Amino acid sequence: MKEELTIILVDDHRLFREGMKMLVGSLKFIKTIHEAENGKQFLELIEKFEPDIVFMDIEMPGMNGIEATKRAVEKYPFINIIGLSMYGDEDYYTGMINAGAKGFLIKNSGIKDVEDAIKNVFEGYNFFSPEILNGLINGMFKKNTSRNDLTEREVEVLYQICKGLSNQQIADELFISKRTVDKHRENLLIKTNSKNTAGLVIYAVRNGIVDV
Amino acid sequence: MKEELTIILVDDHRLFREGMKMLVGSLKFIKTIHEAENGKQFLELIEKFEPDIVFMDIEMPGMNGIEATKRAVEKYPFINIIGLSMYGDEDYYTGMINAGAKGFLIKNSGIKDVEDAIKNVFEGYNFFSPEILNGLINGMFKKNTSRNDLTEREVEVLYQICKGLSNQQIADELFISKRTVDKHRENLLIKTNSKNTAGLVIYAVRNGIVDV
DNA sequence: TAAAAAATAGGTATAAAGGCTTAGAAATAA
DNA sequence: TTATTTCTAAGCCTTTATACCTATTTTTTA
Repeated sequence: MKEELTIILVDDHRLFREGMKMLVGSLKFIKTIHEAENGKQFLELIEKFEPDIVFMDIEMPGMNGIEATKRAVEKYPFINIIGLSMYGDEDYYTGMINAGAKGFLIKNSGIKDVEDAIKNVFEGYNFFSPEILNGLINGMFKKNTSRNDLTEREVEVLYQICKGLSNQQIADELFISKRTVDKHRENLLIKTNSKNTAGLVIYAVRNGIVDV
Repeated sequence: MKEELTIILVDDHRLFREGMKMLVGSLKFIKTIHEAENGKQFLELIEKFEPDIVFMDIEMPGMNGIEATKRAVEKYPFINIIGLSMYGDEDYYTGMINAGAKGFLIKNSGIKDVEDAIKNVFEGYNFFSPEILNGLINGMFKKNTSRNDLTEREVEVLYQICKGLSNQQIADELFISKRTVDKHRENLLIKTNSKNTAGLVIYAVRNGIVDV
């Protein structure tokens, strides 16, 4: 490993970013590390910095990591994205892998795993935290039913719902009609197979649309 | 600031701990940083290392940060604990302050805030992320009713709410009148300081009343 | 460019939740 | 035993959510 790699780190928590930046920066083969605090910001940085490796958190307000990965891979098929998540939850990393991520680390990993992940992924292999490999193999035998994902706007609305806002308040927040929010909410209930607000919030928590 | 401080960092995510360790370690007046990955482990380290400052995450499996802080302060009244959390959520930091924490940082903070927090708290002052000060002041003018924890029945009702049941369905489930469930729900909103169902569910998730 | 999907928004309902008040019975604590 | 808390329940009223319609504009995809 003689290369000097450029990294982009996407996470909404500055303290985590700064810590991770120092941690990754301590590896000898890293040249520069750029930061983005959400999916949208990240997408704007790709062209500018041409990263060798991207670390992508999943739970982020606005555009989450899965969505951001999908869009990035679509435009830059050879981009090397490594997912990051608090949980070993199955939906999380299968979502990231389907979106085109080359690796996945749980945030309980150590610097050694980070180093291995970078090296492997940069050399064209995959890398997954040992803790989640089991779940991956199990997942292969389960349903392949592509669970409807939510649209960008729906995720946005759901996020506001979790904050405890009413439809009218959400409408004001997003500068759209209350009736549009009503409609999004209706579609959310259908897509998430929920009966009411409680179900929506649980779904949001499970799918990393809100942090808890 | 000439002192050489000893820090204990309590967080269940190794990657965050390692990053934070490097970040805090980069400050000149820090001597050593010890780590604990949960409340229980932390309590065992206090006597051994006599920390000048403790950074304490709130969300942790097993014993959470609030409980760990309570116990630590009970035994070592002069211990300097700074809470850490993903959210600017009011319940969180009021919980930590009531438990005896001297400061609170949201994880969206930068190294400068961390430095300020350490200095202030070590010198006997309090330190709170600017983002949460507002909430704190508002909270002072609100009810001072030391928010009771929920009764057994209330927890039961809340659990059913999270399952997506309506008040009528919950009433049938628990063999009581719908109006009684209405009342419990009303009390739940007040006690958890929520505005609606979404807030109740988030509260339930945060307090381990439902698994997610 | 045509087709599909997503975002927008209104009509018209009913169901459910939320807010404020009172109050008795049962369990628990001082 | 008395006092307090909890559980129970209801009235009354307002707001919000849910359900099922239709439908236009914009964006994305094939």
